[in-house]
Amino acid sequence: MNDKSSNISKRRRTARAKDSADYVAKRAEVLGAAATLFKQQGFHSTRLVDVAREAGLDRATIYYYAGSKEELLQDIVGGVLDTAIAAAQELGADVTLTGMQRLHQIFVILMTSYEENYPATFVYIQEQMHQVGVQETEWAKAILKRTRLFDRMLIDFIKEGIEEGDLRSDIPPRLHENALFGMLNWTHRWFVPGGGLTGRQVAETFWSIYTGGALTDSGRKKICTSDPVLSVVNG
Amino acid sequence: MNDKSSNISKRRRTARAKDSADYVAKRAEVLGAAATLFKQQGFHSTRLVDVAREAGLDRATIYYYAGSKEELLQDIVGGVLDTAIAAAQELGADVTLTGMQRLHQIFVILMTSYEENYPATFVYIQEQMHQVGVQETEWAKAILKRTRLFDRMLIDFIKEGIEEGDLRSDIPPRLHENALFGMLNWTHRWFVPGGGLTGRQVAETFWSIYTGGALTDSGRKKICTSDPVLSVVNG
DNA sequence: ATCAACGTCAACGTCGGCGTTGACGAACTT
DNA sequence: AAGTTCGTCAACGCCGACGTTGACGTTGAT
Repeated sequence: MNDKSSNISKRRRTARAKDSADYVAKRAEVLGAAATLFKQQGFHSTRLVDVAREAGLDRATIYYYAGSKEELLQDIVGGVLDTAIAAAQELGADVTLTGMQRLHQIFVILMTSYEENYPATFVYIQEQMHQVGVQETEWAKAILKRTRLFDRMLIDFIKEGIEEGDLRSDIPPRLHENALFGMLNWTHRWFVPGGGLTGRQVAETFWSIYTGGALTDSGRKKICTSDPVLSVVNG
Repeated sequence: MNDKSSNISKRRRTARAKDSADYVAKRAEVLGAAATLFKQQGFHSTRLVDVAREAGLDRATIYYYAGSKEELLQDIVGGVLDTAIAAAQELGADVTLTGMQRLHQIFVILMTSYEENYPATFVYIQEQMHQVGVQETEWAKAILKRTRLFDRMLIDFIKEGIEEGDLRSDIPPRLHENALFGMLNWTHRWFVPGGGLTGRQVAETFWSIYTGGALTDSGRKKICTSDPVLSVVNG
């Protein structure tokens, strides 16, 4: 007997190093169970014993697949930003596109990615990973940095839309962004894949509201609110 | 000496019964400190020792003003729904109003109340009080019930707007509501009273986007997305 | 001067949840 | 058949946060 072998973290490391299909699959199952509960009850309210029950395992077995509760969270929300940023960068690099086209594309891409990665992305949104003060870890800082980067890219698209004369200039870019993000990110409270609506449908519907408004033609004649809004309220 | 007098919960009860101005004021201060931290870090992540420090007291002193951490939360978010529901009922009772007028009113009322009750209402939004599974307490059930009631009233206003021909009928009422609520409730992530924009300004801006869209006139000519959206995506 | 009430706080009991240990059967190896 | 690896789990230590205790100055009433 080697003196210090049966240590769970070592067992986990070796298992992870072998990278067998079985192990990876079961690990994904555990992550899935955790993601489901994190989304349902929030990260802090979720007990590891619940995750274990959801996955059909003992709580201790969780540690064979993940080193800590934090690690579960990080692995769940780890990649969600990268795809979004990559997509935005690609759109930004395509010089043939207008700001509005870029904005529309990124909007649809985000919503469909929310759907595909369900519920991982919604956990990311719910847990407010971008908030300072959650933790001062390197990982948290990296997330925050990438979030800011994505924010800046979106704002740039919006500014393009304004400069190109398509988007109303009486609304500050930040409010454009918050309106857009609001409709989109609020989906984490109600959207469920397979619930009658696809992510694509939701995205296109919200985009059409954002661009053209929710009024009918006759409604638009009755209710006219296209004046510069902020100055109206100010004056 | 009476055998069981110096009991903190009794002291609290008698103090609360007396209802002195001092006590009420200090209690409000404690609630305010808690609300600030609950909004910043979330309910579960906030330690009572932090609340105490924020209020400039010892942790034990908190219990002279509130019986538990839960009580703090409940008292913070307790009344936020009632005012909203009362406003909606008042609007619903006024037979001279159209659906759109009701919707506009409630939208502005909600946003300004978010501002006035800051940060209490944002704590309510953030902590997802409406979610089942948070707790099975009577209080939680009551909150859930009132949330549903408010939801139904909003949906009714939207249906009126559709039936009166003002709102687009190609978008299901639920999506109208989610778009509206999305823009509005997402403010809990970025809106800070005194940060350059009033709640009223935000509400009117978002309302104008919701009704008229974010496009300029020239943008509207270039980008036409007012067709029935869902069927387009489906077909 | 005395006493009660008030606001406060150091110190304690308690408990729930995290992460680890060490061992047990099953399956696969040699 | 003996050994090894794999997945699993009963049991433990530990810590941090909640809620309570009991007592201390201070203030105001008698």
